[in-house]
Amino acid sequence: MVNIHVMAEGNQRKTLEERSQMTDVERLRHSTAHVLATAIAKIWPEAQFAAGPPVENGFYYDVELNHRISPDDFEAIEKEMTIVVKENQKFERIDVSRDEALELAKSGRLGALGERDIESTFKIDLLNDIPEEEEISIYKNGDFWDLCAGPHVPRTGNCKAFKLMSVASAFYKGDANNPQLQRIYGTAFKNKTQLNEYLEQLEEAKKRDHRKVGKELGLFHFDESVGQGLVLWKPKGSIIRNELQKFISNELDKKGYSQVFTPHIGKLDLYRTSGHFPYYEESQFSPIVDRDSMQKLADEGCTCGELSNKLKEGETDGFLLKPMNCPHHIKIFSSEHRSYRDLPVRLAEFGTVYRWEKSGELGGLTRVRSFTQDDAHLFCTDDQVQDEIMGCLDLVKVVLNTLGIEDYRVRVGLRDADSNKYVGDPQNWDRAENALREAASSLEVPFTEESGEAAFYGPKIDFVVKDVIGREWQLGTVQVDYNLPERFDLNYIGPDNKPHRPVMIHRAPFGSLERFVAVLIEHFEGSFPTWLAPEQVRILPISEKFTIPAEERLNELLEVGARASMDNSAEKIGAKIRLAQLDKVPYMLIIGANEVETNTISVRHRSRGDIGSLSPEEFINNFQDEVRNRAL
RNA sequence: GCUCAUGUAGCUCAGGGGUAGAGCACUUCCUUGGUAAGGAAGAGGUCACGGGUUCAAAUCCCGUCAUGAGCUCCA
Repeated sequence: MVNIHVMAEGNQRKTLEERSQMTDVERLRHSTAHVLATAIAKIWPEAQFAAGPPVENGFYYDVELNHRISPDDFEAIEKEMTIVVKENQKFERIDVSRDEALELAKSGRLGALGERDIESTFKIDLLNDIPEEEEISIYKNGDFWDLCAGPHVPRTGNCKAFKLMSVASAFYKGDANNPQLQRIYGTAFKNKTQLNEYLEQLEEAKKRDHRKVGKELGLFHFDESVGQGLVLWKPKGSIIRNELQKFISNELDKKGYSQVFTPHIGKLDLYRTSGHFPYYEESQFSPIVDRDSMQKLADEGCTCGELSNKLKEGETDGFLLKPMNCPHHIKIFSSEHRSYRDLPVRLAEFGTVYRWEKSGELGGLTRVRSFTQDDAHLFCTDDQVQDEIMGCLDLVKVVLNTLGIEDYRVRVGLRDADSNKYVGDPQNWDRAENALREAASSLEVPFTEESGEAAFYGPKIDFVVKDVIGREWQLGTVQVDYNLPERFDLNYIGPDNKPHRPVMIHRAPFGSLERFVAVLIEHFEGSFPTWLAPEQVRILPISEKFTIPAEERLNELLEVGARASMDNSAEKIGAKIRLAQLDKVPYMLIIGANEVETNTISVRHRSRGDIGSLSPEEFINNFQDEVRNRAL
């Protein structure tokens, strides 16, 4: 099961059947892509077009062109598009033979307004990709002819509500070895009203962007001089992170996990054994070579290339910033003689790992170079795999339910039957895949099974959510691993008094705290539930006359562990409320003459507004209940 | 890493070859109030960094770094 979005963005050919299933709006968007191409061909007749499919919220067309299209060009392009729409050209389908199509492409006629003295290079290539048995068709609108299987709307006049969104680069057919094309993204709707609604939605979504909210609320900071993708958690963000850790840690204690601590680095040999080095060298920080070895190499006049080889071949030793926690945990497991009676062993750690992500991939808290996984490794027998997976999913469920996250999808990554790249006994794979499938169905959440999506070492379940701009991010994951126990020669003594190989399960219900916090910020729009809110209560004295009674209330709150503060500024109450609202503080307590006289506090909630007056004891009781229950 | 865009005060942004701008935030003073902005004054910048062109560069050019969108990648 692969969804349409993935199909459209991937570069696999759509089958005719899939094309016939195109929704009305997809058809419209695909047609608008042709209108875009027509406009570009008018302005730059030499443009070479590749593919122009509909995508989730619009369409794009890939074009090769010496002129660098920038957003400044959009106005002119849109103007030409409007003309094409106004001319209300008919989209006309013409079936042609392969030879006819090829001839047209060779005379530059495809993706163009007329014959040219250049070939339609990409169209020729695309033509060659069309299977023998498939019909070949040309679509014409006005003088613009294009190789296209369709379908299209009847006339260009149907494409009246569109907007060009952005320009980016894309490799032809998604292959980095192919030429880089300019990809122009646009969106289109049935009418202007729907288009405007969509654009407004986009604006609304941007307000929730965790990077924006995180800055406004002072949760985290990235500093140029610290480095790309390296998060500085500010005090308020650290509170959220700590609360999440306390929460999960508490759950781990209930579920029979043992929490451990391990260092952030390990010897290269460790990662040679695990296979991370040099197999995943590209995505790791370079090794740290110890001082003496470095000096010795320098004295020998060793070049960087030679050093790299020596490291790979194990002639020179060094340390690696850990890209994963598993090797360390494995060493804890293997540090003792294990009996089957000890299993499962569940080792958990909030483990910080380091990965050398390419600079262009980094962004906000969702993709960073140093992040902390709520990681654990379970060592169990084959018979225990099913139960352990269920236990892991229970934990993920508790986490997501507690935080009210419902908008996620579950992906079961299975092996590709035709491939032999997988390690481990096929029978065990079958069992593990069945166990994962069964576990996933027990979630009562839609899930997709995707073959070929397994890791080479075992099948997995991923929990995937979308961010405000519609990008998908993997959060929690549960993965079965047959590889590392083998590589590290792990064993336990079975009832038969013989050594047996344990199975490992990697799991992280949050994935990484960084990415998870990003998702939470966007989910709550910065208005965190009280138990997570960096500042839970703010006392607002009506005037400075009431500082002393207000301070008493503040101290009572601090006494019971509330994160509370007082706004004692010379502002009027309206201004103080406004500030507290902007800071998204859940509770505002107003103290003035009335409250002092009756020994009450007036409570205002950031979203429920004025709640009325309560006795201080009543408020504290309610507050503590809310925090204890992690109410949403 | 690649393509394009962006980088001006703590934040949001205007400006632009000839003395650096606004709003908010900040500091001080006045005001002491009742559920989303009371008033005044003040302070704050090597215009990301490094080169170049120029009598003169924040402005133009080149490079670097960082940010954003997309592509590729993602154990």
